[in-house]
Amino acid sequence: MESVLPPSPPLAEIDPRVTQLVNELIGRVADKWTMLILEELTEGGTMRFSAIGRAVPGISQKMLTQTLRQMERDGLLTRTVHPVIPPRVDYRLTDLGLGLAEAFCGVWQWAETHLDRIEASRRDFDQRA
Amino acid sequence: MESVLPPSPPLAEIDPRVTQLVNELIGRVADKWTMLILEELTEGGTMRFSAIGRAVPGISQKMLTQTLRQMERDGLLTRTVHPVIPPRVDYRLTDLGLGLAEAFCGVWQWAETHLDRIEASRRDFDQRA
DNA sequence: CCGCATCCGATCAGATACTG
DNA sequence: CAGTATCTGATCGGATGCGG
Repeated sequence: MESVLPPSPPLAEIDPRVTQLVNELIGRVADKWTMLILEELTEGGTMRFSAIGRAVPGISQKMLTQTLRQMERDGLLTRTVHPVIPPRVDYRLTDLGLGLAEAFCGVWQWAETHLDRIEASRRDFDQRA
Repeated sequence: MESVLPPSPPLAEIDPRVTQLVNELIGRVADKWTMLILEELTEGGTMRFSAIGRAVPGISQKMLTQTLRQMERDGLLTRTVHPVIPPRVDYRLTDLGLGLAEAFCGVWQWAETHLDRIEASRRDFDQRA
């Protein structure tokens, strides 16, 4: 199997700096919290800060804020502050964010599908060791 | 757009522990080095330890060993030790590993495609701040 | 050649306390 | 409600040195 990865010019011809950037990008975008938030917002449409916090299992307020900021910075979502008291801030995925969610769909399904097999493999490995 | 993510039962019905596991799995599998190694082995077929090290830009020997071990533990690749002197160890993706690479293909392409847009978004954001 | 063990600085992430 | 600021333990990751 050859061209499973990208349109795939031979690897040697890919500019290492692009690889670097793509990789860094994926590294952050594939981040634990980013993925969960992405998932919630895909389902939920527009959501408030606290709603996302409640929807994402064990996230701390700090990580929620931080991750949302990064996603906003990357253009994955919009942040709308309503000047009311008490404050209300809405988050909503952009087209870019929705596209990313879609791209991740394959990985998510893969993980879900092969989870058992992987856990089995781990038990096996740990036993032999 | 509703069911971009999985076969998608309403989120409330997903077992949180499965979410947890899938997430953890993705977190590690989407790891910087794991992805690069996955890519190299997809292209290269069977490769020696040192060959992978050379192919992956800035990886340290420690991280290479560590990442390869984790991938082996997860059943993503096989590790074959040839009892010769000097030692020779071959690594090769399993079907599981190849499947993962394929699943990541979409994300990779997405990242490559939208890299410019994201960088622009970041410059924008940083300027306003 | 392949890999393990150790040390150490850097970064991450939770808990807590405080503000408009 | 939606943050910011600070402290602290945990983890990551590179560098170095040694061993089969």
